[in-house]
Amino acid sequence: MATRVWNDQTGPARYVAPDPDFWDPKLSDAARRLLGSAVLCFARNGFYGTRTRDISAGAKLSAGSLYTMFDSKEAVFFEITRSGHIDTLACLNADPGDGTPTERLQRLVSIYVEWHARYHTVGRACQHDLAVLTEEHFAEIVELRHQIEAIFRNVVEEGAKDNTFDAADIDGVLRAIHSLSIDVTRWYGLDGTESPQSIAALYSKFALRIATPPPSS
Amino acid sequence: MATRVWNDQTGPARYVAPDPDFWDPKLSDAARRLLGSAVLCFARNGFYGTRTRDISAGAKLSAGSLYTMFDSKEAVFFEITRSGHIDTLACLNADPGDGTPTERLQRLVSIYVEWHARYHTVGRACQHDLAVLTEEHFAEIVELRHQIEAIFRNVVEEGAKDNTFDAADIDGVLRAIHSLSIDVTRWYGLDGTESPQSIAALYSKFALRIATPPPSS
DNA sequence: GTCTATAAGTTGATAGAC
DNA sequence: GTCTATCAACTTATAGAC
Repeated sequence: MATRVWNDQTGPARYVAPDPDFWDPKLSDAARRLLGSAVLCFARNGFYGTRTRDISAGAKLSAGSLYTMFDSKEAVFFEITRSGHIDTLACLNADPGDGTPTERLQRLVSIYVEWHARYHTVGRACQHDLAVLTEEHFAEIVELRHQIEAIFRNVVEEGAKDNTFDAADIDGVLRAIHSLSIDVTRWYGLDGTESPQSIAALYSKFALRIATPPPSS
Repeated sequence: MATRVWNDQTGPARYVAPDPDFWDPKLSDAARRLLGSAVLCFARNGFYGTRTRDISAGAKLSAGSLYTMFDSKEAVFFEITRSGHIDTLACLNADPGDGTPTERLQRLVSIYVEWHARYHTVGRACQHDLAVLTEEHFAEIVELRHQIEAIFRNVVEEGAKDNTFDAADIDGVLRAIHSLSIDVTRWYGLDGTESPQSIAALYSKFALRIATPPPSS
């Protein structure tokens, strides 16, 4: 029934919440259980399709308990997007940053793609409905995204300087690699046999092909 | 403020409805105005974030008028997704299908990417929230997607047979090209200077690089 | 800290006038 | 064919008991 490239499928089995220690350690156990439930709801049905009662029920709490830990539904959503972007950035920053542009780009894409496969549920929850955030919260996410973008831009520009990479389309190359990576959250599901690592290996190969002009042209 | 690779931005200017004749000609003028309004709403806020009153108001109709033309909000959403997939398929099928696998893949990706840039608002409305469709409607969309997928698979498999393309990762290549193409609906906006045609040219080049193994390996 | 009950407002959809 | 008025159900968030 499901197409291979779209991975069309419904049902709850596709999504999986991260371990509780994925979330801010300053939060209580109950608050982190709530975030685990919320991330499943948001990934499945988006912000507007999720009711606060669904979130509470998934964490085995009553309807009103959510509001003792978070100010609003938007605050729950923001905490998820914030945590997701901060964790992504931390994983990318853990890279030593040495070696040739080719080696560095492969490592960065591998980290980035593995993150989006492993945390595809978080990524999916973060990707859509960012417009519901307050102006201040939105600005905070955009700032984190700038930092993530700069890491990739830095490597691609360096590779373009020494003619390893396509210097004519730096923005296009960056956008394409980025599209490939984050779109993993759309199609990656539990029923696939592929591990996050194998997807990461394949996609870092593809990213290199995109960035590297063929010898003829 | 907006990142280049994410193209983060809010506001209504980003989205644009297709011409009325994009929709099923069997529908009345008012019904097609309604679809034009609905596609803007769904692209911006998703299915659950859109109220039937918003759709009606955008078409300069009263709240109840929607229900004289469509049975439900889901029926409006289905008509949009159906039209979007049918038009995409028709554009791909208009390709003559001759030439080498390289030439054919470039043409197909060009058509597909140009569609997703030109109709990025429709594509965005179609991409998310497909889970809200009834079982029958969902199955109809999945069938259309199978046909779209088969067109690309056909070319990539033929190219793999004559060693033009990477025979080891056909599914991966198809998925990557597909990700690149449909993700255009996420980032493509009116403020960019790039035309649908220039994006299509760049991305068909990238698709070829993904499908073609470098001479060394 | 978690619960139940409820307030205040919103939503999809329908009925009937013009 | 489009409008206004309205229903019944639902939703976020709060109040106050335990």
